Amino acid sequence: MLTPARIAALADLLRLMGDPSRLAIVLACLETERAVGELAAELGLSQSLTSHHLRLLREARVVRARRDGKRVFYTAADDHVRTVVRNLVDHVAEDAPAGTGGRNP
Amino acid sequence: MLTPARIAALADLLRLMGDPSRLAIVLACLETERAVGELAAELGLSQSLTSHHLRLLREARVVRARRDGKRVFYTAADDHVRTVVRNLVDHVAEDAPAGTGGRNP
DNA sequence: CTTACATATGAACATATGTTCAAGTGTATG
DNA sequence: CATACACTTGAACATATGTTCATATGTAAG
Repeated sequence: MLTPARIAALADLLRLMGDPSRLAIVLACLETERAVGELAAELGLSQSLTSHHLRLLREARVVRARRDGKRVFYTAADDHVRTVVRNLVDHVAEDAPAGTGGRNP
Repeated sequence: MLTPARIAALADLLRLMGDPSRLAIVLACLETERAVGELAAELGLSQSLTSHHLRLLREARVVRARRDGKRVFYTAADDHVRTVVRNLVDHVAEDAPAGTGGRNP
């Protein structure tokens, strides 16, 4: 079994990635390093918003920052994060959307 | 790559499990069937709240309901859900909490 | 030192979300 | 039929969360 604290921690992580913009950011940073402006442009988000999201992801150690000149590059924090996210994507991209909708008798 | 719709769907799922109460419910229903009252008692939630959460989980097809007499039993909807959640738990329960806290230079 | 670029930060705001309370539906049993 | 039990549902509310706008910080170049 999982201690309540662990459950809370896991929930925090899931909620963090439970935002479309943030999840898109994480996915974009999974394999390659990405500059903030690059991310913003590619995902159609304001630079400010992108930075805000990156801060949250950084604080949760989902993502890691590296400065090069004026720009700051972000990537998945470690292989652990990469593995978890890949697993998630693989398994959920397979079948039914499992998103919202559908009701049981 | 992942289409924006897929990303949104995955985000929905993650946000859904990003609540401690809800995540606890899912975990409790992973292996065994659980009645609503049982869940509420075990997790220290009101029956109403438990039911509300179960409705959301049910609508997202994370969980499946079966009625037996007065009681209604819930379980993980399918092996797919079970696999994803187990993977999640295994990988995140391992090392650092990765929850909230920590700041980068 | 000033200008320009890249990112970060804070306040403000609208909306979404979790929770509770009260009342409704369904089911067995006297 | 009435009572009790198990669960569901809807309204109401407080709080959290995503987003924007304006402003600050850091960095390179003229």
